[in-house]
Amino acid sequence: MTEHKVEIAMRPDGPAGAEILGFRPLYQQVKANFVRRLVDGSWAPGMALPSESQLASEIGVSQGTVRKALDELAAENLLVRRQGRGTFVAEHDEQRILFRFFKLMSDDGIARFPDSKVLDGTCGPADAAERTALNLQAQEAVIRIRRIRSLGGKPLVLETVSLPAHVFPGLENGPVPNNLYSLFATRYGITIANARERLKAVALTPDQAEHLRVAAGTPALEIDRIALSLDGSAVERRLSLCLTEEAHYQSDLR
Amino acid sequence: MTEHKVEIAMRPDGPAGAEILGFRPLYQQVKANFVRRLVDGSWAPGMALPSESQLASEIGVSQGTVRKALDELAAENLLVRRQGRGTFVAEHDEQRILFRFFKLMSDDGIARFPDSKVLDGTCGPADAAERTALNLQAQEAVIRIRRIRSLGGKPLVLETVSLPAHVFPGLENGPVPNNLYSLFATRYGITIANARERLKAVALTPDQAEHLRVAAGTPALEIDRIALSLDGSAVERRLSLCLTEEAHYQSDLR
DNA sequence: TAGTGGTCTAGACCACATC
DNA sequence: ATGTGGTCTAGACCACTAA
Repeated sequence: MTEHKVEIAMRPDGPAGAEILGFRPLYQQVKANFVRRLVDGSWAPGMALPSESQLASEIGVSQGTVRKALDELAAENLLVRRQGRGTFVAEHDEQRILFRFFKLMSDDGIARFPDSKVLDGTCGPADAAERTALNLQAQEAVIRIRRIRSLGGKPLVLETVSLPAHVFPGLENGPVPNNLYSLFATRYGITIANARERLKAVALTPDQAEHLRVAAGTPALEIDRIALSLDGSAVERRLSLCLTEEAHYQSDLR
Repeated sequence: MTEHKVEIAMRPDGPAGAEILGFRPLYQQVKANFVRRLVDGSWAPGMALPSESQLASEIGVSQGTVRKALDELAAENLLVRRQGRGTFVAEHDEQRILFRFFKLMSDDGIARFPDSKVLDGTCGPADAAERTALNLQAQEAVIRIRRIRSLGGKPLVLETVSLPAHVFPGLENGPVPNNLYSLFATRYGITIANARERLKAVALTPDQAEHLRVAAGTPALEIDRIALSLDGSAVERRLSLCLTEEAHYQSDLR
């Protein structure tokens, strides 16, 4: 078992390094400690964490401080807390979490997860857009997966996923599951923490239109997603072209 | 000064109404109390709240319980907490809050707020879409405002705002400010708490295209927004057609 | 200097899940 | 019956702001 310690000592009676470093709350240090365990895999998806009081005594802070750290991580969807059962590391294959990264739904309001069929998978040098999105150097290789996602047999999305080859070695060989993010987690230990999407309306090219079985020039919703892992690095770029005749992208502003 | 009281008495030693009602945490009751003050206007936008300890002793709970209620309201953007200064009711005309409901930005990443020019304002019976969106009966009247929003002189959005006439009496007379939501707050005491947007890609009709000075059939991003007030009722429907040649809709998934 | 929110602690009790 | 997270309290001290 790896040793885990909160790096900076607790403030003693008088103000210590506070005036130098500008003061960092204890619970944030504890939280950072927990994030490290998530990143390095010592807390793996689905796992039950030790209880609050165990963590508190291990680290040497009060239960309330541990609680505040855990509550924030739960609010960021990295942990799931269940009263009476314990605190668990979030998984990416639960229904409720699937739709956190899938905002497209049919107009009747019923949220279903689409099938997907891979068109092709290639590996080659990143283009300019991919280099910008993924912070890559010129000549660095990306794995590219194109697929069609359908709802009830009807083509809905033409999707191009670009992944840095050095982050996902060997992914180009072998089958591609419908839910990529749980593959990232189980096979590469990479958790997608959040994502940024940019939406535009575009006209489909003849080639794109053919894959989606509509006329060239049909308007489509273009979703340009950059997904960030736990440590904040961009690990996926996904360009989706969506037909929105009978579906829409739902965004809740709170 | 109006009297404010937490409705249900604190649980006495033994379990009281808990087994009947299924238990509602104290801090949630306190929070509901605070929301009521926001709704009825006794806490108006921009106002400073009493301090935590004042509120705590007024209601008869501990400061920590008040704090949890205030923290949640701050997380929902209804309050703003400033260390050393106090807790304030959120306003809708601060820069940072404007962009909570305006996700369109130019591709260079610079977030600017667009001008707007009113095309026309009418008042008439709600159509089917408006009735559904705003929960109106047949024959109920809505105020309709159409306007063009431009960025740097360039038309960007053709927007149709529909408002229940009985909620905003007299709004059809008089000027329409660029920022409608702060008008709602100051003149009608209505705070927009959150909104739901549905996005589609559509082709512009000749009429729409003319207003935006582009060719008919140009793809546009259609944003169908329903805005909810503090008490959860739908008070605005806004249908926007956005050109996305040099701009995009940004959505952050967390 | 006084007053505010922010952090931290310690302990009690409650609701929920499992054994 | 036991252990978990959830709620509630009370009090101490810290950091920030303004007078």
